[in-house]
Amino acid sequence: MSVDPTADRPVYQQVADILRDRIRTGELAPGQLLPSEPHMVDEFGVARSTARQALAVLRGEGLVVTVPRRGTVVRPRADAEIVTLVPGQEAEARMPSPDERRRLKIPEGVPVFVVKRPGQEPEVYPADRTRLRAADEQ
Amino acid sequence: MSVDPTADRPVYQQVADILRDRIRTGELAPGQLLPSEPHMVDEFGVARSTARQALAVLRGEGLVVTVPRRGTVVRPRADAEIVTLVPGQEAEARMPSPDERRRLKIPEGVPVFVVKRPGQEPEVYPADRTRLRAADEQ
DNA sequence: GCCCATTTGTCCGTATGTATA
DNA sequence: TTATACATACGGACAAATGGG
Repeated sequence: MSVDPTADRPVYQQVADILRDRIRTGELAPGQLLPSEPHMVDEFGVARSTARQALAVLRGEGLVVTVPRRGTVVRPRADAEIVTLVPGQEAEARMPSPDERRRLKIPEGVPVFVVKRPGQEPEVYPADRTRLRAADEQ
Repeated sequence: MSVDPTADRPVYQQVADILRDRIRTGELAPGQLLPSEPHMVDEFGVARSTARQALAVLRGEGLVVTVPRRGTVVRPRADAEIVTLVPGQEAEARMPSPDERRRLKIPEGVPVFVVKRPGQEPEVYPADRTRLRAADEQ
């Protein structure tokens, strides 16, 4: 459960692995605060920059959200609204632009759906609050 | 076209903005190498760690891919295979786990589609090579 | 095959700013 | 006011692998 600086795997990845595992097992539940950066410095014996690097990995995976001066919490699951895809319509997924992230309040590590409807502007939906569903047959 | 350390916007974001713009305008085309980190140190007058932070932003957006000892290139667009969603089926999008990234060779900043088919394991598709399409009516 | 310059990866330390409790 | 915690930015150092000559 600790970190080995001589191991092949980078230390920041080892730290990320440990935290990811605590999330996966539920030891760290959604909404719960992860250890603070200074605490991780003590607990794992790494530099603060290394601890931050580990958190950046988890943010990129969409597992956690960091709030300045508060801490880093396990990302809570939002209720997903269902967007219906009518026959023939297509959707893609990608990371949002900085502008989209601001407008739609999308945290790091959360993609968007882009739904293309003929003759209209594509519609963008945050994937943490949206599921796609193909329309039922009549 | 340059960086202002006294501005409100963080320097690494300013650098990311400049590079993002060069990509958007086509000045940096898909497949093309971005300036190396040491080059950015010279060009923008920032520390290497700051240049790296800017590149990390762009990787997180899925705009660029960094290859160790090669450099960072504008992510080339892959041909997208179409996955059909039959009526009633649902799909979500999220960032891949480290394991999925290895298995499916997914670069940073690229999400996956997860298609839920009743009575089967969910199927995972890299979103840079996949589009979803609702099945046509008969 | 060998050397060397280039380039990214990792890890550390320090410092300052700023908002919160 | 003080302590806490994250954000930003700088700097240095070494490792490792690639590619050119």
